[in-house]
Amino acid sequence: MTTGERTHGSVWLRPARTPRAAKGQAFAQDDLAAAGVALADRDGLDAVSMRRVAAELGITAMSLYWYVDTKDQLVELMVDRVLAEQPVPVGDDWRARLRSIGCDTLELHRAHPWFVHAQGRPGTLPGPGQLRHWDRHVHALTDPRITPRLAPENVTLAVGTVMNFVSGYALTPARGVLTPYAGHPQIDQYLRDAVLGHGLESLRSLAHLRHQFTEDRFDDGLDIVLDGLHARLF
Amino acid sequence: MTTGERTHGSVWLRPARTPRAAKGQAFAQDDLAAAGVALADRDGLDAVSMRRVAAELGITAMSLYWYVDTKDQLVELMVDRVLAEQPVPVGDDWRARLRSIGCDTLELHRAHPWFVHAQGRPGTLPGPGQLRHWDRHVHALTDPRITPRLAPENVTLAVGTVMNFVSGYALTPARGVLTPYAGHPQIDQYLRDAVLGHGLESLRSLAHLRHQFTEDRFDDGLDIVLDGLHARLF
DNA sequence: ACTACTTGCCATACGGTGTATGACGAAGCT
DNA sequence: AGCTTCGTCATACACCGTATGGCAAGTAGT
Repeated sequence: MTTGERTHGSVWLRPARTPRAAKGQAFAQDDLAAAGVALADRDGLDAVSMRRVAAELGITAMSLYWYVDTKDQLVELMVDRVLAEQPVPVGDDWRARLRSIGCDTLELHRAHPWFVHAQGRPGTLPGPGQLRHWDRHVHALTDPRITPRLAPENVTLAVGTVMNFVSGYALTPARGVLTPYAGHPQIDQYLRDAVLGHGLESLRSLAHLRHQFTEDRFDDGLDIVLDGLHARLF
Repeated sequence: MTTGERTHGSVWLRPARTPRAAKGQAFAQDDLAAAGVALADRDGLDAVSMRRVAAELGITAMSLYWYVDTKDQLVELMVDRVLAEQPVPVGDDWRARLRSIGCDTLELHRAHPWFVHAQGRPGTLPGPGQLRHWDRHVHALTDPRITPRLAPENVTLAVGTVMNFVSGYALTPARGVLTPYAGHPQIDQYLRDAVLGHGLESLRSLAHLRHQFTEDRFDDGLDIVLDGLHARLF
C-alpha cells in the first residue's frame, strides 16, 4: 500500500476517494464527468483531452490523475453520468413502456452524439448510474400493474433488443451518410458513375439510392421490433 | 490546379491516382486498406497509426499522403474493403435471406471488432465495396423468385432494421460487460454493494444481474426482428 | 539529347496527446 | 513539534497527425 496500486481497470473498482470535506478546493469525480460531458457535447469526443478537461476545472492535466487512473476511466464516468439522468419509462402497458425506453434512448443519443462511441468499452463496468438505469427498465417491465408477467430472462431480452436497435440506429450519424450533401452535384455524379460503372443493377435508379441513404424511419423500425416482441414474447 | 486541392472530404471524391504502372514500387489504395485492416484486426483500431501502417508497407508515414489526404480517408478505405468481401445472402425466402444478412454481418463484426467504431463517420461516402454490398442486399430481397414483392422503401426498411439490430448488438463487446471477469470475487462484491446500497429493488438478485450482463441471445433477438418484419411488412 | 514535368517517396518539424515521475505547500492528527 | 495524508503542479517522454519542402527516377516534348 506504500505506492498507489494501479488498478488499470474500471473506475468503480478504485478505492473511494474520501474528500477531506473541509478545506482546499477538492472535486468530486462527477465534476470531472460533468466537465467532460460538456466538452464532448460542444466539440465532440476527440476534444475531450486531459488537459482541456483540467482547464475547464481550473487545474492542470496531472491533477486529474488524483481522481482517476486513466483517461478511459474519465470516459467511464461520463457515460455513467449521462445514463444516470435518463427518465423513468412511462406508459400503461409493456408496449408503451418499451417504446418510451426506445424514444428516451434516442433522445439521449441526439443530445450526446459521442455517447454511442464511448459506451461499453472493454474492461469497463456498469457504474451506479447505469445500474439505476437498468433497475428502472426492469422495474418498468415487471411492475405488477403491467398486464402480462414476463420471465426474467425475457425482460432482459426485450429491453436488450430495443436497445440494440436504437444503438445501431444512432450509430450512423445524421441518418444517411448523404444528408449533409443532399443535392450536391459532385456527389450525385460520383454515385451515378459508381453504380453504373460497376453494374449494380438493383441500385440503378438514383431515386432508389437516395432512399437508401436518406430515409429516417426510426418510428417504423421501433414498431417492427415491438411487433416482433409481441409475437414472440407476449 | 497548381497545388493539390485538399478535398478534406471522402476518399471517393479524390481525383483517381493513375499509377505509372511501369516503374518503382507503387501501391494501390487497397494495399493501404489491407495493411490497416490487418493492423486493426491484430491490435485494435487505436493501433492504426500512419507510421505503423506505413511501416507495414515498408515506407514512411508521409508517403501515405500520396494515396490519401487524411487518416480518416484511410479508415474509409478499410471500411470499404471489409464490406466488399461480404458474401451474398442465401436462402429460399425473404426470411432466410434476411437472417443470412444478419448472421453474415455478425460474423463481420466478430472478425473485425473495430469495424463498428470506424463505420459511418460523418463526412464519409459509401465506396464501391459498400455500394456493391448494398446492391447485393437489395437484389436478395427483390429477386423475382422470392415470394412476396416488396415496395422499394420497405426493402431498405427491412434491411436497415436488421442492420441496426446487429450493429447495436456488436457495439457491446464480448457480450455483456462482465464476461471477461466472470466470477471474479471483487466484481461480485462491487455489484452486490452497489445494488444493495442504492436500493435497486428490481436488480436485487445477483443471478438476475448476471443474466443481464452475461447473456448472449443474438439468435433470439434476430428472430424477434424478423417476426416484426413479418407482422408489419409481409 | 536536352529540358520540363510528373511521380513516388522521404526528412524534418510543429503542436497536440496520454501519462510516469517526483516535488511541493497546506491541513490534520498525535 | 513532527508526521502523514491530500491535492496540485512542473517537467519529461514517446507517440500522434500532418504541413512543408526536397529529391531521384521516369516520361514527354522538342
